[in-house]
Parts: sequence; C-alpha cells; structure tokens
Amino acid sequence: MHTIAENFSPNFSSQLSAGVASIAARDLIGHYAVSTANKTNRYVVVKECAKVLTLADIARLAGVSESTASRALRDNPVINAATREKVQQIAAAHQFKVNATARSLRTQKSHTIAVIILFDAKTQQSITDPFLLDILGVIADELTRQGYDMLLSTSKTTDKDWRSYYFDSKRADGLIVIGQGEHDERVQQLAEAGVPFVVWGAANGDETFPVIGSDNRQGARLAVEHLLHQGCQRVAFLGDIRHTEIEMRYLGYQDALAQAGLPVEPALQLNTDFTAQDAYLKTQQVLFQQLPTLDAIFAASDAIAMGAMKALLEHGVQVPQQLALVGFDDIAMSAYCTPSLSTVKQDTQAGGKLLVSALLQRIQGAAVPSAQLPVRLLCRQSSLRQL
Amino acid sequence: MHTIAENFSPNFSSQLSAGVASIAARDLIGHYAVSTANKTNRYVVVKECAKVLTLADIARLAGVSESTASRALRDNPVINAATREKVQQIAAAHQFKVNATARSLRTQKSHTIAVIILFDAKTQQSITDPFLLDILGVIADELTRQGYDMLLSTSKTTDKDWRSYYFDSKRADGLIVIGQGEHDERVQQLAEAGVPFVVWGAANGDETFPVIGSDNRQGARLAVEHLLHQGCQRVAFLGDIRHTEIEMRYLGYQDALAQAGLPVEPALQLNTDFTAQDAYLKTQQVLFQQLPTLDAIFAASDAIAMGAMKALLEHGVQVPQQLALVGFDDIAMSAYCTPSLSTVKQDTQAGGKLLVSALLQRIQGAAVPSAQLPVRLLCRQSSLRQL
DNA sequence: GGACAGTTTGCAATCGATTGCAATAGGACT
DNA sequence: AGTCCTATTGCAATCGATTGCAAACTGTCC
Repeated sequence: MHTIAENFSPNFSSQLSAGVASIAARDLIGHYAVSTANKTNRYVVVKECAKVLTLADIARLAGVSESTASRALRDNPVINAATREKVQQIAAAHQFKVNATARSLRTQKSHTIAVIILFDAKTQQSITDPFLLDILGVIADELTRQGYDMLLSTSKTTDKDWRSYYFDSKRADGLIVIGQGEHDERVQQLAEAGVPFVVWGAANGDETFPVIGSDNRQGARLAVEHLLHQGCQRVAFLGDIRHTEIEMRYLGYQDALAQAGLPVEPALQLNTDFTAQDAYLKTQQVLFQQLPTLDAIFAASDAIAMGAMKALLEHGVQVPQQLALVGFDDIAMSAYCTPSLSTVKQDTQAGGKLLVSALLQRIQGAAVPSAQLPVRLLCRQSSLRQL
Repeated sequence: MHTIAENFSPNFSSQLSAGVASIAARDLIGHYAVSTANKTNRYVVVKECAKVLTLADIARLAGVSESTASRALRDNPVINAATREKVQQIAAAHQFKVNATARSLRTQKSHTIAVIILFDAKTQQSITDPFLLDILGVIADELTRQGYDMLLSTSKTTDKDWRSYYFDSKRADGLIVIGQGEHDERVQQLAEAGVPFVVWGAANGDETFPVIGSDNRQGARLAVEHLLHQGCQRVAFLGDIRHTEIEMRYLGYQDALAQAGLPVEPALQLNTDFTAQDAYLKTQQVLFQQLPTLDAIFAASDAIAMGAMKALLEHGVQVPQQLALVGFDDIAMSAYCTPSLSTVKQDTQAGGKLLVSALLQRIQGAAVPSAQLPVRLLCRQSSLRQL
C-alpha cells in the first residue's frame, strides 16, 4: 500500500491514516484517482476522495492571482472584463463554488438565516400543523432566491441561548422566529442583544422588534360576523388566548358580538391547544352542555375546528344547520373534509416573503416596523345555512 | 466622529467608514467600552457594536494560550483537569461559543446537514403535505441532538448541482433527500460523486446509496386485504405509479388481489398527483363510471383519500357501506374527518431517526444498507362495514 | 521619450479555531 | 544533583477566501 499526501483534505488524510482509504500510486491519473475496483483487495473507491478544487486552482488555471480570481468571480468591475469572463468560464466548466466557510470567516457573513419554530413549552403543538409548514416552505424558497441558506430548528431542542449559538458563533446572519409561544424570554434576549430577527405572530404594539402576521382581529371579526349573518346567536370561541395571536382573534370575536349587541359569555371561551384531539375532547366535555342554544363555534385554527366538528357530528349535531363552524388558516384539507370547512385564510405567500424582506432589511441596519397582512374569509359548507 | 480600529470585525470597521456607526465620547456605556477607551478621545459606541468574544479573549482571561483554551473547551484529556475546568467556566460565564465558521474551515467539517425536499418537477406537490413535514420535524430534532445543524431547501429552487453547492463548498457534511420524484438525476450525481447522502423513499434494490422508507408493499397489501375482508370485491388504486414508493404500493395492492384470486383491472388504477384536489377531480371524472360494482378504493396517500372521499360523499355514495376507503400516511387530520379515515401508518419517528443515523454512518465512511420500516394498518370508519 | 492619470493586478495580511510537534515542567528514581 | 519519563503547554502553521494598498501596466498628451 502506498500513500500520497499532497492536495488532500485533512479528512481524507485521517482516513488514510486510519486505513479506511487506501490507494496505489499507479492508480492516480491526473488529479483524480480513477480506479474504483481492485483485484487485490487493497483499494477503495478512490473516486469518493477526489480533491475539491479551491480558488487557488481556478486562479492557476486562469493564469491570474487568487485575489484577481476572487474579484473576477464576484464580477468586480476593477478587474478587466476579459479577465472576469475567463475566470468565470473556467469556474463554471469545473462547477466550482467557493468554499463557503472560508468566505464566511473572511467576510463575517454566513449568508444563512436561522428559522426557529417556537412551540409553547407546555403543549404538544406539532410541527405537523400544516399552516406552520406552509409558511416555512415560502420562507425556504424566498431565502434561496435571495442567496441565503436556511437553518431550521424547533424550540424543543434548540440551545437555550439563540444569540450565542446562532449569531455570536456566526452560524447565521439573522433569525426568523415562527410563533410566539407564551412570551418566550429568548426572544427578549435577542432584542436586547441587538440581533437582527423578525417574528411571525401578532404584534401588541410595544415590541422593539418587527412582528409580522395576519390581521387576526379582523379575521376573527369577519368569521363571527358571517356566523351572525347566518342567523347564529350564540357563538363559542375555541383557542388558547394566552397566545398573543389567539388573544387578537378573541378580540375580533368580541368586536363582532359587541357590534351585534350580543353579550360575551366567558363560559363559551375554551382554552384548547392546537391539536384536533384536544378540541375534540373539550367540545365533548364542555360545549355539549351548551347545546341546544349554542349554535356556532369560531375555532382559532382549522385543526381545532376539525376536532370540534368530529365531536359534533358523532353527537348527531347537524353542521351547519344546528351549529355552524368556522376555523382559521385554510389548511390543505379544509376544503376536502365533509362538510367542507369555512375558514379565514392567511396569506402565507405574502407573509413568508415579507418576513424574509423585513429580516434582510434589519440585517442591513434599517429600522423595520411591524406589519399586518389582510385576511380573507372563505365560506364553505360548515357555515352556510339555507335561510 | 472618532474612530478606533483594534479588536473589531471588518463589518464594524466598514460601518464606521460608511458613517453608519458614529461615536462620541459621551455615548460611552460602562464595561463594554472600558478596555478599549482611552483618554485621547478614541472611543466607540460599544453597546450596539459590542465585540463578540473570541477564543483568544477566553484564553487571555484564563491565562493560557489559545491552543490550550481550544483543547480545554473540547475537554481534551491532554490538558490538565484544573485547566480544563477553569477555561470551561470562563467560557460558560461569558456564554461563549466558538466561531463556527473558523472551526469549520480548520476542521473541514461544517457539522451541518442539508435536507432537500425533492418534489416531482411536473406536479405541484406541496410542502403542506403533512406527512412530509412530520418526518422533517423528527429529522430536525434528531440532528440537533446529534450536534448538527440542519439546512432546509426544496428542489424547486435549489441550485442544480447539489454536490458543488452543498458538499464541495463545505456548506454541509452530508445530505438527506426526502422523496424520489421521478428518478431525479441530481441524486445519481451525488452517488457518482461519492457524497454522503441518504434518501427517504422506496428502494428498488439496485441503488448505490441507502434508501430508507416504509414497507410500502406490505402496507398496501394489508390495506387491500382488509378491504377484501370487509367484503369488497373490486378495489381501485389511486396514486402515481411512476414514483417508486407508489409503485411499491401498487405491487402490494396486486399481491393482495392475486392472493384472493381477483384480477387486476388496469382501468382501476389512476395516476393522481399528491393533492386532494387532483384526486377529487379524477374520482369524479373516472371512478364514478365504475360504480356501482366498484366497492373500494385504496389511495396511495391520505390526502388523495380525502379528495376521493369528498367526491364520493358529494355524489351520494355511502362510505363505507357502498364504497370503502383506505389511505396511507396517517396524517394528523385523518382521525378527525368524517367518516374518520382508515390508513396505513408510517413510523415517522423511527424513520427520521434512522435517516439521521444512516447518514452519520455514511459520513464516517461506513457502508450502510437500505432499510425498510414496518407499517401498521389503522382501521377507522371509512372501511369498517357492518357485515 | 517622459510625465501623468487611470486601470489592472498581485502581495500580504486577515479572519478565528485547530493541531502537529517541540519545548517545558513536574515527578520519580538513583 | 542528575537523569529519565510522562504530562502539560505553547508556537507556529494551516484552512481558503477576501481585500487594502502598493506596484505595475496602459494610454494619452506634450
């Protein structure tokens, strides 16, 4: 067995030392070792240990210095156009990408954004909530378009200190936090430390960082007004108002009742978590006792609405004739359950893009205000009565 | 305006040059600026430009060299225990994290895994597919536990060449590809380049990389056998068999029919995409013509099943008495639609963990075989007849 | 040809953590 | 005290891309 050391990364060298990778001198051709099979069981698939080209290699091939190659790849106009073209062509021919870690270290920019899904510490809200994941996809695609990578993690397992883990250690240039939980102190720490970040949720007006979200209050108002227009007279509210977004939806619920001159009955507001299961159980345990005068439910999410609807249908309640139902989110399945679910649609496309845009502006040092996106009521079978 | 140069990053220095950051002696705030302030009007507004500590700072505070501090933080036993303890305490007191980009550059390891959601190029399969996102959450949490960060992107916007973008440029140490699309050539390129990666999907036996997924064939067989046991005699299959996973499910469907001595009717297999919408339309357009002798549907996903069910119910077909239905995936809403949906449950917890485990072994250079996870049939209202 | 101005390029330093190897320190033994 | 062995520590180089500033080159004018 023979070894060579030059032009290979420490990883490969250590594999050689460990006997994992072995090669024979005569198998080398050019800068790749070609042989992938051996006749004497003394070789490995050397192709997988091929040297990765560095900028220095590209520079040498182009006959310029590394600094010129670097500037040419970045299309810097101080470099002559012909030189730029030449370097870029050689790089493209080799599918060359600069070493991202070297670049980050030198520029102090990782071009990476950390997205943290913030769960309520006490409940089992799940990443399978389709709404969460819808917006996540938009963010991922938009960041890619803007030349950024996206790190994803959840608050269940994330290191306690987002500032040092993501920002100080240069893993990310900024953070997007999805959700507000119950006023997680880690968000406050980010704000105090001056880390660039934005939050998807509901603004209450005194944050020192941008909060972007739907007009939850208006959405709830539209939903409850619609129920009242359908002739409903007693509307329950399912959702945990200890969460800011849900609290805003409750305010909108109250607005609609107030305008109709109806009382707000505390017994008709149930804190449920974000799962269909909890809503199913709470509807059985609590709301059935309000029948038959209860004739509508506004649920703070579609998952909650579907759990409640299941309980009602099993109980023989006719939806929407005896009890009408509206959810919030327009998850993919809402149109395809039976009866199809009326819901408030959040504009996740616009929301995800605005989150990214706002964060990139924060990273540039700009002051970015909080923002609210309009919502839309989708009326489907669950709330459309034959009057 | 006054300037100082020492101990600040190029980013801050450039902000000073650009006049973005301005300073005045009277803006000094406490201990941040003290070490850098002097009595000759050379100050900085340190609160908002606070210097991030480097390992060199920790070493100085501990009275050791940088190399000792580095080894001590990593708990390297060549360093005396008292020294290790001291350095670790100082680092913890300052919430110090090493600069990840510096470490990656030196070690040639990013400790980051890229997760790519591979969509079929032609269809509009959406990231809101709850099954996809379920497994994604497990992967995120498991990678975090193993000390890795997770990059997320979708194949819609990802650079064409995953090898150079993620691997060669050192953004990621390995890749997890979720889904197989229709034999995306980018996956082949990864395999040829010897990049460590694993795929979630169905193995067909001749891959050169590990494919991890559920036992699709067995799952489908269980579902169809269950339908036959419920007295069904003509079962349709909804799902796009050009996808390997769905093809395996079709094989299991065929297995069950064969064992019952029933013919496989090609007209009863419809290629639908992964959305409830396409299934809804195809059920209306094609399957209604098979009524009333068609008495069951096996759908290759729960979303497809729910679209088909909606069409059937609207058409006045009683589910399951006239036509029974089973899906695949056990998405969160399956138990809460009406009737609740029978389905084949994939073990996303075990799957996500196995993907991570397999990939980390690949990164270590180990040969890792493909693997299949057992599935489970959940019988709910949509397929349980009163016989 | 020389001077000047503008353009282009390259040298060398930098970023911050890690690690090979040599130097140093400490303890045990004679 | 001197020698030997082991443990501990620090120096200096490295990783690969970027960038400030000086040097070199090119073109124009006198």
